Amino acid sequence: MCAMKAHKAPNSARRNEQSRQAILTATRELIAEVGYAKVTIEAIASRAGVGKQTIYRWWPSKGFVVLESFVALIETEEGAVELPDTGDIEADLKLVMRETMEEFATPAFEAPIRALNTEIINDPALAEAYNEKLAAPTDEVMRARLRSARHAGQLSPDADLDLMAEMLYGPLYQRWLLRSGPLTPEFADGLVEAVLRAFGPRA
Amino acid sequence: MCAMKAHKAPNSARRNEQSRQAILTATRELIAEVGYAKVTIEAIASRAGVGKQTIYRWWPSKGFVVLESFVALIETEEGAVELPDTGDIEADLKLVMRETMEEFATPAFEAPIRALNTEIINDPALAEAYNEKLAAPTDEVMRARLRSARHAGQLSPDADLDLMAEMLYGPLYQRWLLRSGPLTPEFADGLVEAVLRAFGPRA
Amino acid sequence: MCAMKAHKAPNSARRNEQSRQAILTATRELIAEVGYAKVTIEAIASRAGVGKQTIYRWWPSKGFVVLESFVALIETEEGAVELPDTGDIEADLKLVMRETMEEFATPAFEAPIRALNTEIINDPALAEAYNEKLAAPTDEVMRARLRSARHAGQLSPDADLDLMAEMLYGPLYQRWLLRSGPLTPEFADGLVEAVLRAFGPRA
Amino acid sequence: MCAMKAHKAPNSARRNEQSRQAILTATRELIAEVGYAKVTIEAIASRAGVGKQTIYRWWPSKGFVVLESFVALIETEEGAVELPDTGDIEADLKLVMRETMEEFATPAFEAPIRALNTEIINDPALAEAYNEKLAAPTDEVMRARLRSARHAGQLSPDADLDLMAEMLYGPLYQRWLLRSGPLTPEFADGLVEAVLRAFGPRA
DNA sequence: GCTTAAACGAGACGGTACGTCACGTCTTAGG
DNA sequence: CCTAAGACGTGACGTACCGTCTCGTTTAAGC
Repeated sequence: MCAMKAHKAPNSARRNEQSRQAILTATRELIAEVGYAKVTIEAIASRAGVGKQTIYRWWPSKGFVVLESFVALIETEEGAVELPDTGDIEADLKLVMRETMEEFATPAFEAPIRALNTEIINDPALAEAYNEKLAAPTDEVMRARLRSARHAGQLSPDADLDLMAEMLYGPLYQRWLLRSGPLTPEFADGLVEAVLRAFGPRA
Repeated sequence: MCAMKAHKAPNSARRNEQSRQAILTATRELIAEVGYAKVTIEAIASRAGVGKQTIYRWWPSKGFVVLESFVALIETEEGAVELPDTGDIEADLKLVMRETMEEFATPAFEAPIRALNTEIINDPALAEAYNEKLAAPTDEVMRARLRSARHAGQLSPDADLDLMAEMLYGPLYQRWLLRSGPLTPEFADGLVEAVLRAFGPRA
Repeated sequence: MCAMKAHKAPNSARRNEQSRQAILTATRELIAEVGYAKVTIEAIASRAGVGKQTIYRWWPSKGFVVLESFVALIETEEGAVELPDTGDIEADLKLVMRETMEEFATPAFEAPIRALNTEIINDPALAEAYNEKLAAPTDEVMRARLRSARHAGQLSPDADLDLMAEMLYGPLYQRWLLRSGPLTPEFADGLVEAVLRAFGPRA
Repeated sequence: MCAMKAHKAPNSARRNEQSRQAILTATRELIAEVGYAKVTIEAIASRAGVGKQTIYRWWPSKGFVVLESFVALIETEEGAVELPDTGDIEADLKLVMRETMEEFATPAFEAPIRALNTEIINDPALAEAYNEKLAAPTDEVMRARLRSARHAGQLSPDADLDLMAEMLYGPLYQRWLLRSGPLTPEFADGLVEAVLRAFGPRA
């Protein structure tokens, strides 16, 4: 793992993969059971049947263990995730946004992501790892769909797809993370429509 | 303070205002000095020359102390904050966005806001207090300027100003909070232009 | 306790006497059960139903806890300990030496004294406290009996009673502590006879 | 080494003598530098440039490593150590006792002997090895000189030389080990004189 | 001289205990 | 009764070593 290199880089060849998996699994279970804030390194070690040092040896902080446990989960599930492409960018985006909102409302997803964000705010190193490992792939999926739409003439040829993606996710994310407003389908639809007005073919 | 009522409400009449101020000041200083995560109740009490119990008696958690210390600061400074209104909504927004970005880059502002966000993520009660005390007033200022622009015909008559405000702040906030990208003037400008395309008079 | 003053001296007035007794009792029990080397601060705290910090607050090291626990025991038992005085110093000393040997052979006594000696060897401060609190009173009892014998003409008028006491206890103690030889009645008798030849009336 | 046999007895033929020496040397150096209590197997291994297992393979505990390192040192220095024999047992003994006291005051000697005694107290197996390897030879040297004196008529024909040796060393050792009193020449002289009164020719 | 089993250096591992920190509660003494 | 002070039980921290257990890599004996 790249972000780990800065940590210590012990001889990875000798690393016990069984222990690593046990730690990541225990971490996931504990977050689901008691919530991130109450998860302790000691509890993870105990649950995983591992010495504390084995955690401290390979991860610089609780945040990185959580991040890696989450990344491991994602990597398992997905193979090649893609957004739906019906040819109708507006419909597709509205669908995706609603699905994202629902995902956020799922406790199994919500708890660990909130957990990570808590740490990311105060830990730039973790933020970097997070953006690289979790956010970037998600964003890339979105950009791929937007590229397809632009190619199909549904977006202005010079539409800034990066900005577009941020305008779609940013307000949604803020509402969710800071609970500054309800996550309704109307909100999602309004957001998609506004963004398409900004980057549509005639703009 | 509203959010306090749920806590305990001892006899407020007897409350020592000097101690209260000392606590809020100490809290602000400590956050600026060592960062939110490392601020402890014991350190606040010690710095303020106050017993720990005096803090526990009046605030339900560290987050609320921090919130109140920050609210106190804001309330002191501001009287009637308003956005500039030159008549040119695009120029005004670009200016405001740039200023907001600069504010975020100021350590004295950054540290406590990050601090609050850390707590808000996992504490709905605190989030509510935060949104009510800090976010709402800021948003209202923005909405007032947008209303003025709509009235001047620079925005579509049916522009959803709440959504517009969120589309302006959301992407900016996300980049800052999660460090998912650089806060450049170009980013601010592009964001403003896109939002105005979405809600401009012909839309 | 004198030796404690150098440690920290928190406000002793607030000290919880119940906790103190529980700690000393737990310490004694644990030493008897598992031996000094295997007694840990954590085990003492746990057994006493006390926080570790409460031990660290009042004692500078495990050795001092053990010492105080032992002193407390001694102070309870004894009121005015005296050696027997039948008028026959040789008989009395032989009796005392045999009793001391038997005491040393009792696990309940042996374990804690070995414990203390382990620490004393490498801790001058503890050694001082030990000599003052435990050794000195024991020696004084011996010297009192020797004084009586000298007064009765059973010892040379210029007999050095301090040296005499050390010559009685020293070889015995060494055999016991370092297991350099068996603790037999013959050894005790021979030792007493030799010392009396050295300090007897005609010497 | 005899005490080692009970341990494991790997194929000694293959033993790396360089590693053995490096371990013993590192042990001595570390004891001198940081004191016995703070010497760890890991530190010895690291300093000696040796794997931990190489220590555990050949010695049953830290105490035995220290003992052997000390024995090795002694064996190097001495060839045939003997006490001076001027024909005057009192003068010779006083000289030897003073020299012993000075040796005890030398940090290079004091630290490791204290170290060993710490372990001996609680480890009968180590005590046995210690008495056999270090104490017995020293005592035999003393007994040889006493035998010579008895033969020369300076001691009673039936003087118990073992007891005599213990009466000479015991009080001295106790004062030193437990710091129960100062090691002065006067103390040494008084001790020798008393012992000689007890075992002199007319006794 | 080639083979092969050991001893070796290195160091990861599951553990235990360390001494420290901060938590939130409770107790004391003073105004 | 509120307050400053701070002791208390609790529990997690991150570190240090323990003694065991692989890993390749020497290395020296016996074929």
